Order: sequence, then structure tokens, then C-alpha cells
Amino acid sequence: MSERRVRVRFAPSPTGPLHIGGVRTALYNYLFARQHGGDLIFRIEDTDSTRFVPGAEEYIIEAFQWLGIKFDEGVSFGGNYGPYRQSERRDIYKKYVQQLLDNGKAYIAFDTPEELDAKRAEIENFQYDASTRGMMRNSLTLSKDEVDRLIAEGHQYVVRFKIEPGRDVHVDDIIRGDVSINSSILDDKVLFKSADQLPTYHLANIVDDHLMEVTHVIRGEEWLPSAPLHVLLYEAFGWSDTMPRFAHLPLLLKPVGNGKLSKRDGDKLGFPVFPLEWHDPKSGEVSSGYREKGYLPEAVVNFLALLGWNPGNDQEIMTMDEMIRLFDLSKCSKAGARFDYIKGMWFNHQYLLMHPAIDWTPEFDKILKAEGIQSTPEREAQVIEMMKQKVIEYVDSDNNKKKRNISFVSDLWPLCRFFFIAPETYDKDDKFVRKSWKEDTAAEMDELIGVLMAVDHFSVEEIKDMVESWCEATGHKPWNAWRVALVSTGQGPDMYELAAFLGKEETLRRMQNAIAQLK
RNA sequence: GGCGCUUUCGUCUAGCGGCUAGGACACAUGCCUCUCACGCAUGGAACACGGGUUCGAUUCCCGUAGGCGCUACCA
Repeated sequence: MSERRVRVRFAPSPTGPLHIGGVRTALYNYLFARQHGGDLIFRIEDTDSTRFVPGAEEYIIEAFQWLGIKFDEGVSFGGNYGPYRQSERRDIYKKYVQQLLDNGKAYIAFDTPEELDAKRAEIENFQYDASTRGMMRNSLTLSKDEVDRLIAEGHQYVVRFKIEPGRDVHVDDIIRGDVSINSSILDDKVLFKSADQLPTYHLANIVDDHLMEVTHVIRGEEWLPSAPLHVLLYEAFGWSDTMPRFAHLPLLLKPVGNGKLSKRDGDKLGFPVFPLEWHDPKSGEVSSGYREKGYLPEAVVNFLALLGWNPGNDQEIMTMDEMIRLFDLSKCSKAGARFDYIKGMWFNHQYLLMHPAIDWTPEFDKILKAEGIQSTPEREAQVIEMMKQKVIEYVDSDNNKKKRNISFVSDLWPLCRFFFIAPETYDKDDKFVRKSWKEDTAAEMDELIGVLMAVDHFSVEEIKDMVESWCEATGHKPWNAWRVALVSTGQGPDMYELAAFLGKEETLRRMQNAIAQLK
């Protein structure tokens, strides 16, 4: 048993976009598989035909591609254990259900959903189990002839797992240790549905994990209550000796309030809950995604990895390879983790700064386009391109301490808008304007214009030389007012750099405009 | 309601019988400074409660309380 090659799986239902919690589960499976030199399988659990959403499967595949989580086999990846889509494995499940029926581990039940509802209404806390199955319509209470007749007549039936009561069932969980419950509180779970002639999750899951030789089941804590049922199923099939080991991960909780993280929390607080933007085919509703919001996949992965696990030291920024090396299921926390999206933004900030600004160009181009910065007769494409390059250079030059407080490339725009767009109006009530622009400022700016006109080469050094000697001679301190003139508020780089960037003509033009408006 | 899991700063967490209970995010203050930032420095902030076990419990056990999950012919 210890000699088996490590094989794990991520098995989502194609019922919509992949939730960020699912991403983390997949990530942990991936880290675990890589660390042990094993395989990660991508299986589609589409046994609920009523909840199938077209496009969901493709979405999930694309999301993992973006995140850099690679599968070794499964839907769209191939492999020797297929098919990997449960809806294509009907015959396999039928065979195994029959096996359970044949050796008395399961039985046929004819009770309709309506009859079950009636029973639940009649008896408080009704549960289909050893204590009640004697009064229901099933192959345990009906004669063999009667059962055969009902089936022959085409009556719908389900197959239920026959749970023997009064036994302590143990689950050995890697994260939580020994978890045990008494089988009496378990109900006779439906294994095979009449409605769509497909197995339920429980049956399909066990059969597939066994057939695909899965060694470790790493999944969310919401599955812990049904883990004993799964253990019993492995027993019923006689597969106990190759039963996978379980690890139930803590859940991701709402940033504020009670309960687990949901899509609504993201909408309310303004952060994505899905890796990629999702366009709902039915409602047409669009849900934001980490990719479209401007997150780097490395940042998302790093952030998620640390929500429920940490390497046991103070290291927070880690590459995928480092995480693969350090990951340890037994170091996962047991309690749910609040989803701290503010910290997620900090991670993005960190990763953004690791990249040279030139890498941001595509994103930056999108912003410029969205802001309407494009070539016009007055402003040629080359000019814009040149300005863009200068902004990027400017942002990149950290010897000038220009690394900005940006979590996303889009945060760059308010910080460099004034490079591209001259202030049209000035807000006299702006705190910085009021503080910087006084009675006699207009006259001072006029003087400064004179000084600047005399600068031949409008370079940082020359501007600085000229302006500073003027300052020394006159005692003027023009910087804040000058900044108001060029930027309209208290923002931006060193004034000499700013003026040099804008060029002589534009600098003077903005100053004259400010004087005209603010005098 | 029943069953299970869980509980260290506001948040994510380190700690695996003896520590001034550590780090990060967030927050506050200071320094830097022609602005906004960045950066740097500093600060406030936690072992849910009650019993045990032990020379000694944040750490082990049992209760209580809170939190989370499950309780479908959904996964």
C-alpha cells in the first residue's frame, strides 16, 4: 500500500464558474502531486444532469491554464484511466451497483420523491435507514416476485446503500486525525438515481477513485460528514486495502459576517470570487474574475496557498517550486479561514513590483485606450508611444523611489494621468491648491515662466540649475504652486523631472492657463 | 433539532509542557521630503471560559460557550 504511486484528483462539477475555494483545493492537490512525483487527475463530475451549465468545463480548464496549475491526465488531457467525464461512465457504474445489489449491500427502493416528502412531513426528522426502511416500499419489504413485477411494469426505482447500524466508523484524516461516528446516524444513501439513470456523487466518486487508483483524497471540509459513508462503500466493495487517505481542508469564510465565502460577498465588497470573468449563459450576468481585475496568477496562487497552510516559518512570498517543496498537509490549519482580500491585493502589489514596468505595457495600453488617449491630428501615435515609454521608465526608476503604491496596473492611471492630460480647470477649494496658491503666486509664476523660457535644453539638470539659482536669488519657493499649475493637485514626481517630461511648450502652456484661472 | 469539525492580536497565522507568546496584512505615529506616495523606524493589539492532569499549561484531557459544515433521487 505504501508502494503505490501518488495519484490525486480534482473533480469539479460543471455547474458554473470555478469558485476560488475550489481553486485552492486544486492547488493543494497539485502541490501534493508534484512534491511526491505523482499524478494529478482532472475529472468532471457531471452526474447531476439538471445542473449542467454549458461552457463551465471549458472555463475551468482555461482557469487552471492561467493559474499555472497543470494536470497530468483527465478531461482534455488524456490518460489511461478514462473516460474522465462521469456521464460517459454509465455502464461502469451500473456494473458496480449490480455487484452491491448481488451481495446484499444495497437494495432497490420504489418510494417516489412525493412519497418521501409525505413521510418527512408526517414524521419529524425522518431518515431512510435501518429503523424506517421496514415500512417503505423496497426490495427488503416486498417479495421478489413483486419487485420483479414493478420493475417489469416500468416503475421507477433507486438503489440505496444498506447501512448496518450500531458500528463506529473511523476515518483517518491527515489533517484532523481519527474522526469517528456511529453508523446508526447515517441514512441509506441513494447510490443510483431513477431520474437520470446516473449514480450519485458518493457511488461515482468511490468507483472512480478506485478505478483511477487514487491514493489521496484532498477535498473541502464540507465532505467530512460523508467520509464515513465513503469508508463503508470501500468496505462493501472489498477495496479497503487500497482505500485512499483523506485530507479535509478548512473552508474559506466570508471576510465579514458569518458563513462561507460566496459570490455575493465579492459583489458587495468589490473583489472577485472567480479566477476568470464569467458570463452566465442563462442570465447574461457577468461576474468579475481575478485575471480581468489585473491580478497576476502567481499572486493569486501564492495568496491562496497561504489561506489554510503555511510552511511553519515567516516566509510569505514563494514561487510555485518553493511551495511544492515546502507543502505539507499535516501543517494545514483545521479551522476555516476568513478570506482577507486586502491581503490578496498586497500579494499582487508584491508580485507587480517584481516585474519590470515594461511587462505592464499591454495592461497599460488598455488603460490608455479606455481613457481615450489615442492619436489625433494634434497628437501623433509616436508621441503617445514616446510618452508611454517615458512613463514606464519613470515608474521603473526606483533609484528615484518611484515604486508606487499600486496593487494593480490600473492603479497607475490616477498617478500618471497628468502626464497625458493637462488640467483643464483648477479647484480653488482643493486643500493642496489653497495651501499652495496664494495672493502673490500668479506674479511669482509669471517670473518663473520667464526663467523657464531662458532654458535652452529643457533637461532636468538645466531646469534645475536655472530655477534653483533664481530661487536663491529671490528667496522664492515655487514648487507647490508650480505643481498645482502642472498637475492641478499635490501629486506626481519631482518638479524638475515633471517639467522636463512635459517639455518646454506644454509646461509653459499649463502655467499660463493656471495663472489665468487662479489669479 | 441531530451528527461532526473547530477556537492564539481586527484578519491570515507561528508555537507541537517552561518564550518578555513571533511574523505578515490592516491601523496609528514619527523620520525622509517641493506634493502624493515609496522606503525606513516605532506603537497599540491575542492564547474563548470553567474544570482537571502536571512541579509547571497557549500547548494534553473533559465540559461549557461561540464559529463552521453536513443533515436531497446536489455535488
